[in-house]
Formats: sequence, C-alpha cells, structure tokens
Amino acid sequence: MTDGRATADATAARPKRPRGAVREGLIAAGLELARTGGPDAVVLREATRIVGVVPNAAYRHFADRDALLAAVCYAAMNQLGDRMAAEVARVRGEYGDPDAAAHRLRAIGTAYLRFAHEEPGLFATAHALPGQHTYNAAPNANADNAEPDRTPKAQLGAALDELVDAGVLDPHSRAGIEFPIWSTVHGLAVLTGEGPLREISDAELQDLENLTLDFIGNSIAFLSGGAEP
Amino acid sequence: MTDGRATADATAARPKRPRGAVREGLIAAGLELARTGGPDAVVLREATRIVGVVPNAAYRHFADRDALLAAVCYAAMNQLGDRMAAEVARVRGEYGDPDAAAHRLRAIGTAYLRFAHEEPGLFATAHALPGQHTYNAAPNANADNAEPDRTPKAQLGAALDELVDAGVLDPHSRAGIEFPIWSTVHGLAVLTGEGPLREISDAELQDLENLTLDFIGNSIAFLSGGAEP
DNA sequence: TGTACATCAGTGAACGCGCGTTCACTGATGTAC
DNA sequence: TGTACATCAGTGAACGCGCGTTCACTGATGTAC
Repeated sequence: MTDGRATADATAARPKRPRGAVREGLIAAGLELARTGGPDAVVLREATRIVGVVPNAAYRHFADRDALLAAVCYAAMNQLGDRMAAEVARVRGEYGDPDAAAHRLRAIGTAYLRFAHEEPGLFATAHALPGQHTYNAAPNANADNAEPDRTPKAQLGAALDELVDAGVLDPHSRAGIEFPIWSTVHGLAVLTGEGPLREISDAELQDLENLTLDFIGNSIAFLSGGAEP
Repeated sequence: MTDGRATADATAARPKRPRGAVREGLIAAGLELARTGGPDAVVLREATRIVGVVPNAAYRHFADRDALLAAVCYAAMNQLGDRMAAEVARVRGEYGDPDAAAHRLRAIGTAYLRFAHEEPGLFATAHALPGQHTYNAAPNANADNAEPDRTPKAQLGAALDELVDAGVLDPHSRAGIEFPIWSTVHGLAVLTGEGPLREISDAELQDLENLTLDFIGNSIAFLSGGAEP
C-alpha cells in the first residue's frame, strides 16, 4: 500500500514501460507544469517525479534541462497551431471566396488570442524556447513533409495567400504583411496577458480584441484601396 | 589592499553613506543586472554584493525580493519612457502641424523598438512586474502631478491627441486606438527580440520595422478616409 | 546646551530548500553467429 | 534454437551551489525635555 503503482501485477519491482514512454511522459509532465506556471515551472526533477522515475533517468532522453524545456516549448507551439487550424476549419465557404477568406483570417487571430487567454502558461512557454535552440529547427518541420506546415506563421501566411487569390488583397502588398499582423495580435496577447494591461476586465478585453482585429482589417482594406465604411 | 573600499579614510570600519543611498544603490544594481540578464537576473544577494552591503540589509528597504524587482521594473519602464520622450522632442514642427504630428507618432514607435533592440534586458524587465504588484500604482504616478505622464501609453496617447487636433485623425476613431498601435509595436519588439523572429538579420529587422510602422500608418490613414498612395 | 531615549540602518551567522547534474551500478532487451 | 555479448534504460546515492529569508545584535542618528 505504500507503493502508489497503478498495476497490482505480481511482477512488480520495476514497472514495464513501452518504448519511448518515459520520454513522452516527461514532455507531457513538462506541458502540465508549463500550463500551470509557465516555462520557469518546467522543472526537470518535478517532471521525473510525475512520471514516476528517478531524476537522472531524464538524462537518457534529454541532454539537459534546456533540452527538455525545448521539447516542451515545441509541444506548446504545436498546441497553439492545432487550435488555430481547428478554428479556421470551422469557417465555411469555399477557398477563394472573398468573404470566407476574410473570416478565416479573423479566425486565425481570434484563435491566437483565445489560446493566449485560456492557456497563458502554455502560450508563454511556446515563445520561451531556450536561447541555444532555434525555432526553425522544430522537430515537426521535416524537409519532405507531406502534411502542411501548422506553425502560426505558416497558417497566417496561408490565410493571406487566400486573400490574394480571392482578389481582396493586392499581390504587391502581400509580401511580408504577415509580420505586422502577427505582431499586432501577439502584442495584444502579451500586453493583456502578463503585461501592463493584465488587470483589465473581461469586457474590456473583448472590446480590445475586436478593436485590434478591426485595426488589422483596416490596414488591409487600405492596401486594397478601400475607403472608410 | 585586501579591502576594495574606495576611500582610504582613517575612520573606516563602516563606510558612511548618505541617506537613501543603499536603497538607490540596490535599484541601480538591480538595473545593471536586469540590463545584462533580464528580470531573472535581478538577484537580491547579488545586488547587495554590488552595493557592498550584507544581504539582509536589503530588507531595511524592501519587503522581499519581489519588492526590489518591482522597483527595478518601474525604473526600467521609466528609462523606456525617457527614451521615447527624447526621441519625440527631436522632431521639429509646432504642435498641430499635420506633418509634424505624424512624425512624432512615428518617433514614438521607433524609440520603443530601438530601446527594445538596444536594451533587451531592460525592455523585458519593464514588462516583468511581479504579479502581486500593479502597473497603475507606479511610484511616479502621484495624483496632483505637475509634470506630464511619461508612461509609454500616455505618450502614445498624447501623440494621437495631437493627430486629432491636427485634423488628421477623426475624433470618432480616436477612442482606444492606442491599444492596437501599442500592441503592434510591442508585438514586433517581442517577436524579434526573444521570440520566433529573433534570428533574423539586422537588415531584415530594419525592413520589418518599417513595414510595421507603415502598417500602422495605413490603418490610421484608412480611418481618416484616405486611399492608397 | 546637555542628557535620555527611541528609532534607524547596518552586521554576523545561520537555516532549509530544491535544484541540476554526475558517478558507478544493474537488469532487461536486442543482435550476431 | 541456443548461447555470448553489446547496448539500452533504468536505479541509488551523492555533490555543490546559491538562493531568499530570519534571528539577535550594535552602533549611529534624530528627538524630547
């Protein structure tokens, strides 16, 4: 009874684990810690405790604490990407339809902001990759990749490409426009999350989000030669 | 010679310090630590070492480590504000002149981005106020304040007010517009500083900054009923 | 102007804590012949 | 099919470290009468 092991199997002593289970478990544990307390809460010893393994066992799977943290950061970023993809997929209308394209772009933004608001720890962790690691070398970014790139930047880029194909956005204005847009949404998430605007009410937050997404829409509209509504 | 004290005064033993010198020294030391390593580098013991005082002496001036960090955060934010004010002051043209007003708004943005780029540690620290403290209760924000508010938000607000007075920006569109603008600039600073865009070259960074400030200008131009240039 | 006392701002020593990391080890799994 | 051996993935114990914080103290400064 002192042993909290799940299985009452007779052959106890050392529990059998499928291959790779500890590594995956450590990342999952790290994600849970990050969810609650952000990147600083990803403590190697605590992760091994959760998995039920001795601390140094982690070094069979990760070079050091930062390598574990990096894996957790990638996982957090993937969760953000999945949320965005899911939100975009909910928008109906065929590819190239101007209205649908605009809605999909907005869905990108709202998903990003919603994730930041609902999972502040994971959102912060997704952007807390340790200095010696690189965002480009993300594990899921294999060269001969059949499935599309699900990074936030890539999904935003795809939405903007559709806006061009739909004839809404001038191709000439397309180049690099994802960066100001990404910056705007990211900045709002940071300022209202842990930044100087973190004390505002939910109602004010909602207003700010709408205001900000409209702000983005206005800039695009200007590039498309539109006038004030 | 083993004593690194500055003065060779005969009455050594305990060096005389003017009133408040230790407190100010701790904040200055904390700023120096933050400059190099960000908010996490603001270590209470290290700050006391720099000042030349025993660790627990800090508790005469700060309730705990977070109180010291909060003071350092406020100081970092003030440095950012000072930079912005200096950059804006360099723009010539009298108040209300449309061209000068636009330049002043842009100066706000460039100063913000420049500070983030040149002093990443201080920039991060300015936005790393510990959770139990509040940005509104900034020490320099006394109620009966003769001097103007130098917070980034206030300076941005002043620039936008001038844009309204200059007839460039519709008063109806003025309300709350500082938040999307602030978000855009802040987001770019974070993404290119410690975020996923931190590995880009200086040239690319320059392009991104121009692109982003133009993006802001476009949104304002749209609100003012302008068309594509 | 002098004395008594309270407050202020520092010292010195110590505390427990939890962390990341290293070492030498051992049993289980996979592989070659 | 069986045996010999290398590799893998865990254990157990220990390390040094530096941190924030608390305690009891002491000398210097300011204040009341």
